[in-house]
Amino acid sequence: MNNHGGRPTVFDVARSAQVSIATVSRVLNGRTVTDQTLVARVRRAANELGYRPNMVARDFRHGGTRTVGVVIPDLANPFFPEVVKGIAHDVTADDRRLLIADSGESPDEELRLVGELSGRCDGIVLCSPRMPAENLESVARWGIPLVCTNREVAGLPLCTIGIDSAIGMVQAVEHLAGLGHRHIGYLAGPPSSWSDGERRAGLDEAARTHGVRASIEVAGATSDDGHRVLPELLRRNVTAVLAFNDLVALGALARLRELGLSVPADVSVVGFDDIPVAAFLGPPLTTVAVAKAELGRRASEMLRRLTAGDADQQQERLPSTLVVRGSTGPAVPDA
Amino acid sequence: MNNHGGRPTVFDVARSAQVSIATVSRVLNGRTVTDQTLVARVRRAANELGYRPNMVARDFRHGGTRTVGVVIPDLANPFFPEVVKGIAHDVTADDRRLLIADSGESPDEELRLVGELSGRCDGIVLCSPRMPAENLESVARWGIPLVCTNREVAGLPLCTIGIDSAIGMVQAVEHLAGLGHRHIGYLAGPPSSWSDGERRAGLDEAARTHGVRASIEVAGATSDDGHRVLPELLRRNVTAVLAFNDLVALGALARLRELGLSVPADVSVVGFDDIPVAAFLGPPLTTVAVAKAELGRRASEMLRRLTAGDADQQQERLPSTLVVRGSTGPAVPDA
DNA sequence: CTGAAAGCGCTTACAG
DNA sequence: CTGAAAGCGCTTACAG
Repeated sequence: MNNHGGRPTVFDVARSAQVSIATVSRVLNGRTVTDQTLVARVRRAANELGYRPNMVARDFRHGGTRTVGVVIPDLANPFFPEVVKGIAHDVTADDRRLLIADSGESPDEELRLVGELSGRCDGIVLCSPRMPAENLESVARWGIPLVCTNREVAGLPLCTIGIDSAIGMVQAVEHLAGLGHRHIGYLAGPPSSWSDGERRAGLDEAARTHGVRASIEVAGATSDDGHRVLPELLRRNVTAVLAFNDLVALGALARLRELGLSVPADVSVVGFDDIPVAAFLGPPLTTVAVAKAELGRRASEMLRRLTAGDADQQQERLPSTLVVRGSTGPAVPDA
Repeated sequence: MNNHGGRPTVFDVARSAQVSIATVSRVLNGRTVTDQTLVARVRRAANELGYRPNMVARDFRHGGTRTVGVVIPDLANPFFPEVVKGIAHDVTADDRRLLIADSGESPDEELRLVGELSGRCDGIVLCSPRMPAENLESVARWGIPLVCTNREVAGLPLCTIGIDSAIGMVQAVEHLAGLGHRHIGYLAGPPSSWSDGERRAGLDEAARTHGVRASIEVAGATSDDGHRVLPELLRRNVTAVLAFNDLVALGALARLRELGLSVPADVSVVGFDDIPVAAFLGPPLTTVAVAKAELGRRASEMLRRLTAGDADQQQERLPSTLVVRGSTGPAVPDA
């Protein structure tokens, strides 16, 4: 005896409808059953008993779950829900479902979650993974279809879809240099973030190209981080601040306000990601936009191809583009 | 033949380790196996083969999934990730996992998702459901442990944990009345939202108590809604605006700025929820705070009790409290 | 076209 | 203490 909870099974329906369990299964799955009286009897019995198929048994039988797992560092960062929406759109269009897990920016938890999900999903989208390369490598060896967003590891044959941060970074620096800024500060993200590395590299190069100075202070991924670290940058006399993401930029904006500095009159601020609130801030945030939902959609597509077996690992990149709003303006003559 | 993907099973491990599948299972689940050479052999074989247990089969055998499903209206509203974090905290502490689904504010999709999840989870937390009462009633009859947040249906024996919006609403009106505001506008939420009904009722009563006028315009749940509808309220000459939630308030703030009105000098604005960005806005948003993570935690606790069978349906309420920040100030003499 | 039976991968009483 | 066997609920070849 198992049947925990005493839920009715195909067997109960079959007995009640006076047919075989095979017929029950066929009727309930829309398979070919000619005799309409049988169909009617089965439906009636199922309804009367309040039969609901045991999906776990069904998945087990099918040998697949039609479920995609998604691991993200922080659900509270509005960037990720947008990516998830993109994934969800593609996944549900295909009559599959999504299992979302939040690692809380912890690399260990991230690894644990992937392990957990891998047994219950047919594929996994690992968003902006923070885990070290060697862990990523062993996960890749588990053999479960896996796509990473915002992370590439040199020499690791992994399906990835990332943002080309450099493009947007170059545009941002160009924009600021054009406004007369000669010293730009960067509020860097979490050290384990691949995107942050990309952005630093993009900044270095763009700064060199335009002959501007770039100062870096490590902040993190949250508004608190931006709020906390901004003064360090000010101490270095920057006239413009680039932030790892919009949340960090938001924290920086708040701190500037508290310090009595006005944006963009005294200091210019540029974010990254273009999260939904960015356009509604005062001033509206100039930021480097990335196609978040598109990123998710593409990741899901890659996963589909991977699961279908007709794709080798590949690395894609989506461009990023500067969106100029109100938080950037001419540099003050001497700051 | 099934074994899609040719993954190794207990059977393969058993053969390789020269033991029975029962022993494999026992070793891998930390059950009593005395002979340490057997243990070693099994572990080695499992490692060599790269054996990973089929979790679906395990769940199937156990007759339970140790998974909690969560359905939310919109992952992009920062309110919900906070609630989810509260649920996740309680759920993962108990070695269970979370399956999150987003209904996109669609009542139909919501019903579909609950149906989908109910077959794959041991319990469901239905956050701020928008579906009509009759659907909620039939879902309740499915027999799966179910807890609703932010929704009570008169006469329906449902486990619910809600926010007592009235408390915060009264405090907000009191606060505004104390600042001299005599005409308050309310940017209402989605018509299907129970919380919105509660807030309207709280507003009505508080307005009567303090002898202030209250005007209502239906907005929605997003910043765009607030941005779009705000002018209607202004046309009615309100001096203060209450918003259904912080996102709506954010949209209203942006629109006010565009109209050249300053907050709180010209108009006061109060939000609801106290989402993480609220404190970082310019001006920082005065808002009615609710314990979002606590709401999630309590929902998960109720679900646990429900699953354990030692609880009848019950309705809990969490208080809400006004947090005064910079977006509210004295009423202008004539607005 | 429908029914009887096998089997998905695992765990756990039940024997030995 | 370990192994052989049953069985979780379902679907799908295989017979009839």
